[in-house]
Amino acid sequence: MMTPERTVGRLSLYRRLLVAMRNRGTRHVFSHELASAAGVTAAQVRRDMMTVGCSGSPARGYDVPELIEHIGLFLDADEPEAVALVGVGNIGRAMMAYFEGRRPKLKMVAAFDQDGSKTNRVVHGCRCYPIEDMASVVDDRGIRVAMVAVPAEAAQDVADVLVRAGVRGLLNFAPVAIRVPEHVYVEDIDVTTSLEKVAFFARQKRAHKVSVS
Amino acid sequence: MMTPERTVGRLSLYRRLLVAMRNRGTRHVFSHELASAAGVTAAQVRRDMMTVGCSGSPARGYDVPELIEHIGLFLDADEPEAVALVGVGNIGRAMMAYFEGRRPKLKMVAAFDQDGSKTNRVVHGCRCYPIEDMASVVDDRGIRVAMVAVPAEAAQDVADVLVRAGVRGLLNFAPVAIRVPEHVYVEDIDVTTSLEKVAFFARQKRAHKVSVS
DNA sequence: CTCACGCTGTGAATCATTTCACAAGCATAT
DNA sequence: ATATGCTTGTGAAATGATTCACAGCGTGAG
Repeated sequence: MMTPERTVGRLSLYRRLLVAMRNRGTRHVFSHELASAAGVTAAQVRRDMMTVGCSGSPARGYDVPELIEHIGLFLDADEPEAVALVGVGNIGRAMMAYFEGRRPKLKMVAAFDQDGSKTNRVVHGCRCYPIEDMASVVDDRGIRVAMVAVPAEAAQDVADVLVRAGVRGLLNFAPVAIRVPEHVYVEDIDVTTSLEKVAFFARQKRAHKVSVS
Repeated sequence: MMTPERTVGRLSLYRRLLVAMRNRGTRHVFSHELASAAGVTAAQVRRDMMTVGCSGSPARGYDVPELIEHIGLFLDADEPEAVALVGVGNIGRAMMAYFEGRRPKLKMVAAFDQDGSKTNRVVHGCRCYPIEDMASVVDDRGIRVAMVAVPAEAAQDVADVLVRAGVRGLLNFAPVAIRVPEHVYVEDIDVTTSLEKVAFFARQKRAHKVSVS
């Protein structure tokens, strides 16, 4: 029973929406309310709730704190997960700033860069090491998750070192496909592709609009 | 005949890989070579080539320059597309730096921010305006594509203004679902969700590994 | 107490996407 | 000139994800 990738993504979104609701004092939520907030269908929400194994009442819907708890049990590791960052360029620094104190279960504990002027400092609460230390630091600290924010040419080499040092999951910002062994998971964030998609469909929709009218 | 979202994303990736190949002097490419570079199957590549309507020879494979040309004809607008950026924070600035001179067909022409200290300057070749000018500048310049890199609370309001000003496609970095009219396309980049997915599957794979051995 | 309503949980159906599998084609070696 | 061993292009099958549709239930109204 392998959970679909899409489902995991939605659960992460649900959780953030639910936390926001709880902070506003909401105690219960119906599938169609959460669906509307997440931009999906009610049936989809109920299906997803099945996979985290938690149920609601026909009268009140789902209990918000309970849902948050169960999604956490499903998504999170028992211990906070240490995350490494490779590449302290524009995107790397933006990620450091973004994740600072945002998700306590995912802590950026080490950054690596080739450029000596960026290393041996602490940026956004995260120590920067020279790239040569990557394998040893990742190995020593038992880091399993890493973000790759280096130029395209360097991405494969960096990934190879990380995987050999024990990393099992990569978040890749480089605009290339990284080749990894079967037991490693890679998620790509490719902003060029994303922006080209947006531009393409923006045009399509316009065309479609015209053809309909 | 609506092109699937996934296909458009892959075409964008193929194009970059093909440009890199051409720069290395490669003239022809087989579907399995491109597939391997892109991390997909050969059949997938051939299917995708069908949608751009361009064919290869059984002996030589596909002609690289011709493929680049045809993908461009399919993906790109005739004129370079003007892109707006809303939110000149960490992520916004990283995007400005990233896109500077990268894709000539997608030009960031205007940025907007609430913070007066960031506006009325030119950063990475892109002029920053106060947020109040957003509607008029977007309307005047006929901007159809925008990137939203503001805090979650502000994202919906920003999107509403952009859509009213004529934007048809949004690239959303805020970790919320944005509600837009049917004729507007939204692509979300949610780094929190992506990182949580990576952490989740990194753990899964480990577990799976253990259960197999 | 009983009814009616609106919700949940879920098997089955639908819809979308990917992969299979193979006919047809072209260059090269014989 | 022909056989061989690759390839492409593409219907058909398989796989994967989403939505439908409805039985079952708990609550509040009468």
